[in-house]
Amino acid sequence: MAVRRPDVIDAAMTLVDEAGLDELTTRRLAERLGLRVGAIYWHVKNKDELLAELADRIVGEALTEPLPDMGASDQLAVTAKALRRAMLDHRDGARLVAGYAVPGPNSLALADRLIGIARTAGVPLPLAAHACDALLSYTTGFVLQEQQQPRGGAASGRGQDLDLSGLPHLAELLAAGIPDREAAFGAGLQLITAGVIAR
Amino acid sequence: MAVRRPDVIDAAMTLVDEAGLDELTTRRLAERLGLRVGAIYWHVKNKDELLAELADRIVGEALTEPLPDMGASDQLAVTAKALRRAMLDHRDGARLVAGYAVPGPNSLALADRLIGIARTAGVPLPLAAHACDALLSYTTGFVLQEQQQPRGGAASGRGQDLDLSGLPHLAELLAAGIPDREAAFGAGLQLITAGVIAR
DNA sequence: CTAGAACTTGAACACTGCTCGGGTTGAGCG
DNA sequence: CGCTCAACCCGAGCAGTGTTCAAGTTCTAG
Repeated sequence: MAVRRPDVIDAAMTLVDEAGLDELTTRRLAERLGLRVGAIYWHVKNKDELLAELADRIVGEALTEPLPDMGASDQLAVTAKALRRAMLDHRDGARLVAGYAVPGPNSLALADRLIGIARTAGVPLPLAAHACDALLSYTTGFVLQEQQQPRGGAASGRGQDLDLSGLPHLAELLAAGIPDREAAFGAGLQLITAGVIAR
Repeated sequence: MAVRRPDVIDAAMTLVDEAGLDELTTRRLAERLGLRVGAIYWHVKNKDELLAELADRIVGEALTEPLPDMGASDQLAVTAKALRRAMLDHRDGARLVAGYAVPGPNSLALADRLIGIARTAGVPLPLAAHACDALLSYTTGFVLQEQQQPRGGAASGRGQDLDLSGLPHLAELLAAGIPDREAAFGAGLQLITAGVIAR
């Protein structure tokens, strides 16, 4: 009946999913487990250690999807999309991955997979490494912005009152309708993957 | 002799530069200004508002650099590099921009500039918007990872004890020497900008 | 000179991550 | 059975966080 380490990080994960990263507090976590605060620190050294575990678990979910038998360019796109999916599947997933992914085993495995795909397509190692870097930076950066909810900062208004004077292209873009995130991600992805294989 | 709003955010900026974002606390900020904590909240509504101001100021520094008279692909690369420079010039700059840039005026201006460059090169608006998105996501994602210092999490060791079993490409990459960040950023950038203009 | 705005104080409130000495349980063993 | 040792937990507290607010002071414009 005692609580064990996996239970703690499970509870932390669902707490983040339900209420967001900012609501994950040691006391709330303890309460959900029927414990007091101090007990948490028997199972886990730090809160940072906990968060690193959560981040690596999310990355791990991106590794489950098997690779289709396509060209390298498509394989790269598929794994990047899997990473985006995994992050979107958890509230503040990108913030977790971007902020606390001290290279855990799954992060390393994902990087290795990406480099491997590029290399089997004939891309030399240094460029393959750069491509991997670019894909990961792009993907986490994209989802980070995607999951960002208004934090009640300066522009606390509902975003309606944007001052678009002197910004002709943004104004035109807004008038033409903002493209959906799914397509935007895929488009940017294609730019990178196509560029890699073209060498 | 009285302290005014710009003084507060100036002091906050230098405090972040010197000690990092985590050390920016309302009390430390007040102490540096010769005030008590409560006085801060006369000049600034929130800490979030303060951080948003800092973030937009950093983005603003990327806008000062004038555009050279080159091809569109190079102009895109130059502004992306300027954004990276601006973020690197401040400790935790990327974390600030990525986390608190509720679209401030400078962020909007930067986006407009990027889209404008692409459009004058003949790129249609939707693709230009996607390219802008990709460039910004990539750049902030890249610098975010670049500025990330070890947070003492799970892998508290000096990174020496990485388990590279089953990760052949990473092992080979490590043996071949890690490429410097400058080149890596430029390489990824070229992938994107070249892809945009190629359409 | 005076009214009001600009600015500051001091004291609190509710919350955070974290520590630690001292309990309790439970399984394995002689 | 009695014992030990580890796993596991409590209670209380520490130092620090962002934020509020009534009450004071200083400055400036009319």
